[in-house]
Amino acid sequence: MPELPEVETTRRGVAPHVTGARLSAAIVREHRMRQPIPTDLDALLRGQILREVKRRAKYLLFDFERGTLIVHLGMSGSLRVLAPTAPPQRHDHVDLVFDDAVCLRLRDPRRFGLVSWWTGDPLTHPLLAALGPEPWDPRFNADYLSALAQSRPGAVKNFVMDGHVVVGVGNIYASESLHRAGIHPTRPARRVSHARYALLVAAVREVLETAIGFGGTTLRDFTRDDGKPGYFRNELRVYARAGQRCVTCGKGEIRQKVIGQRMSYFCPVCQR
DNA sequence: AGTGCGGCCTGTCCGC
DNA sequence: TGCGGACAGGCCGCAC
Repeated sequence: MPELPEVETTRRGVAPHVTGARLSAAIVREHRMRQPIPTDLDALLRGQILREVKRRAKYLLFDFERGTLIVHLGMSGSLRVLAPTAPPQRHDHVDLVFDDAVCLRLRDPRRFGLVSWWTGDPLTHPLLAALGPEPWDPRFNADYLSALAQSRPGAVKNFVMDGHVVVGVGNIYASESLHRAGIHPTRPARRVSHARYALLVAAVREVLETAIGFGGTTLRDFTRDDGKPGYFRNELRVYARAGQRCVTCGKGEIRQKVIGQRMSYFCPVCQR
C-alpha cells in the first residue's frame, strides 16, 4: 500500500536509472487500470527523452519532452528497474524501455493504479489541480489547518487524510501522526486547538520524513525498487498494534476502531 | 459543501 | 485439505 513515503522512495530509487534517457518502447500488457491505459502509449512516448522524475502527492510525474506521464501506484503498485530481457511475471502490466537497455516495469496486482498521458502543465490535470499542499509546504501550518477545520465537524482523522486538505497522509501515517501529536482520532476537527494543530503539522512531517529515511513501510505487497522491503514498519507506534501497551505513555492499551471506513489505531490514555 | 458509501481489484487469512 | 467469504485500501463519483 504505497503511501507518500513509498512513492517518494520509488521516485528516488528509479530516477537515477532513467533520467536523461530516451524511451525506446512502451509495452502495455494490461490496459484495464483505474482508467484505461492509452492504447497508443508507445506512439505517444517513443523517442522522447525523460527529463526528470517528479512527484506530486502520491502521483509520480515522468517529465518527457512533449508531456508528462502520470503514474499512480494505487494500492498494490510498484515500479522496478530491470533488464528489458527479464521475463514479465503475472501483474506486470507496463514496461517503459529506455535506450534499449533499461526497463522500468510497473506491477500492480489490484490495478487500482493509473497511467495517464498529459500534455499540459501536470499540475492542471483534473486529478491534481484540487489537491492540498505538500506536507513540507510552508502553507501547511497550524493557521491553515485550524481555519479549514472550522467547517469540518467530522473526525480529525478523516480531515487530515483528506487530500484536499493536505496530501500524502494515508491511513497508516494518519494514525501515527495523531498519536505523536496526542490527538484522539475521533475528535471533531473543529474541536482541535490551534496549538494541537501545530503539534500535528510537526508530527506529520516527522513521521513522513522518518518513513522516507527508512525507505517506506511494508505491510503487505509493496516492495522497493530494489525488491527489498522498507523498514519503517518497526517504527510504527500504534498502527496494527491493537492490544499492545502504548510505547509512549506506558499505560494505555492500543485500541483499534473503524473511522471513516478505515481501521484506526490509538492510545486512549495519551490521545485526547 | 461536507460527508458517506459504492465500486474498482486480487492476495491473504480465517473459519468451517 | 479445500473453499467460500471477509477484509484491506486509494480515490473517484454520486447521492444526500
